[in-house]
Amino acid sequence: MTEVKETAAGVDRPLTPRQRARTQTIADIVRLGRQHLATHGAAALSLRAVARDLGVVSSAVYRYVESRDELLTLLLIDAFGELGDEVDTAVGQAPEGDHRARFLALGRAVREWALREPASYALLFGSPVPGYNAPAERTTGPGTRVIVSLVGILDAASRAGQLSVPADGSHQLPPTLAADLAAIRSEFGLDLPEELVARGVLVWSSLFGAVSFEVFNQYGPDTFRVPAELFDHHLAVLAGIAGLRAHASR
Amino acid sequence: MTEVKETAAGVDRPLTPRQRARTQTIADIVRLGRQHLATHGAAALSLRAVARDLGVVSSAVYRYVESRDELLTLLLIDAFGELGDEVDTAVGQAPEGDHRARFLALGRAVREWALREPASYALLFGSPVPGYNAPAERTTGPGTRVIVSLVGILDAASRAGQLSVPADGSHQLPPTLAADLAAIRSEFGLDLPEELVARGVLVWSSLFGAVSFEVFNQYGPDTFRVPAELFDHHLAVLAGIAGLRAHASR
DNA sequence: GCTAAGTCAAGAGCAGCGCTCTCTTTTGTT
DNA sequence: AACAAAAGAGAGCGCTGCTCTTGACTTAGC
Repeated sequence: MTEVKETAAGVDRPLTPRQRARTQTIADIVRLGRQHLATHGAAALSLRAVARDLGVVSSAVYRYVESRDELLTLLLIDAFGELGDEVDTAVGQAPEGDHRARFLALGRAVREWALREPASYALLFGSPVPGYNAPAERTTGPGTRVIVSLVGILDAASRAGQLSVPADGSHQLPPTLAADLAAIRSEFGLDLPEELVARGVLVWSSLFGAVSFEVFNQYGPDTFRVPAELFDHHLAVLAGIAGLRAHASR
Repeated sequence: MTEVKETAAGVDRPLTPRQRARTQTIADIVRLGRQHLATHGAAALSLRAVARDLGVVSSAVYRYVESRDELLTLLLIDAFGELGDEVDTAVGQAPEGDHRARFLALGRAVREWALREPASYALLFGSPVPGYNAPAERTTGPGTRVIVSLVGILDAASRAGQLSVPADGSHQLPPTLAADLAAIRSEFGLDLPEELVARGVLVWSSLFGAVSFEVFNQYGPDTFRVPAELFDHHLAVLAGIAGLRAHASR
């Protein structure tokens, strides 16, 4: 392995020890950053504190991380990735044909991750950190995994003929909105009718609304003794909104 | 009016000039705080900056406001009050018997206020400010006005016999949740059946989920060209969820 | 009218922050 | 062994929230 560096101008020589050490240090910084995020919140995230925990003087971390904002970006990507992984795993464990179960698994996975990592959740879905603008080219990819997964579930259900546009629901779509929804349909090659794409977006935002209320403590402290029950009820109703009927024949 | 101070040991002598000046200064501090909140965000709210704008040395503001957290509390109460007022006004302008219109007015009022005052909205419904705990005894009152208004609308509709529990929706409620919902029913003397109280809570959190997604820019920048259309569509679906049928005879 | 109590602004100071610059040490490579 | 690149150390700038002391001023009671 050591000799391979002879591939002189080769495209991918396998990392010098320096590069290895550097990568490891950055990973340590992100790990410590996550700890601080969890214990003190995003606004209190301090490069100096991370440096202390790293056993290094404050200015040294600037060799690895350009700025506090850069660290926030790394944490953002890290968190999006973790959420996406957990959602994918949960959805993958549900039976392939049971689209309603897959939707419920997605929702529960989001909630459980959010409750386990409230600081990371707040970073992703709470108030934007003032003065910080996430670089879209690095964050939109990881940031869209949940909605892509959700739309994928609905589309699969639609193709399987198991999605019914609710009876009450044939609201007339205004033209601009219809065009925007049509653009989404074609961009993702969806089978879903536009009305159900719109409902998918509603379900998406409602899901995160419910999670946010719970994570951010908008319900009183003692109003709901078993919040998971309330959340499951919400999920069941939302599944209906999206057109996923309660355990159909299959 | 000026002589009235003669009511010596009376319960409410009409404010000494000192008290008047003090009240005015506190109001000024809140006003400047709101400006800073709007321009720089909650985390960057700085008493020193407020002091500068007030034309006073930094330590002087501590005579009026106990701490930065105290100022946050004042801003919180101020914002809750403003949101509550706007919602009440909007709901009040809709025809008394048209419960669906009242609901739509409530939702639009929330959205419009949130888009107009994104920083205040973030303070109320975004990530909790780390290290800050809102004093419940001062904030729960103003903080519950929207949900109280929403539940009031649904209850009025229910009493008028215009609320129908949706056909698809008779989900069995687990016992603890049912008990919690029953407690809410009796606390507010509601006519609403428990299933519809639960749906009211869902609609509540969904409403704020939709507003948060828009205010916090979770949709891409160009996904929906007329967000109001999407929001109105969401509101229409949510009205259905809550049991408010589309413009029934009334 | 004068004195005592209460009120308030100012300034210095502490510890923490992000970030930059310069200088020294370490480390991998030749 | 010699050298250049990388990394750490330290000082320093301007900012933050907050505390404490000092001095000026306003109000209230005798």
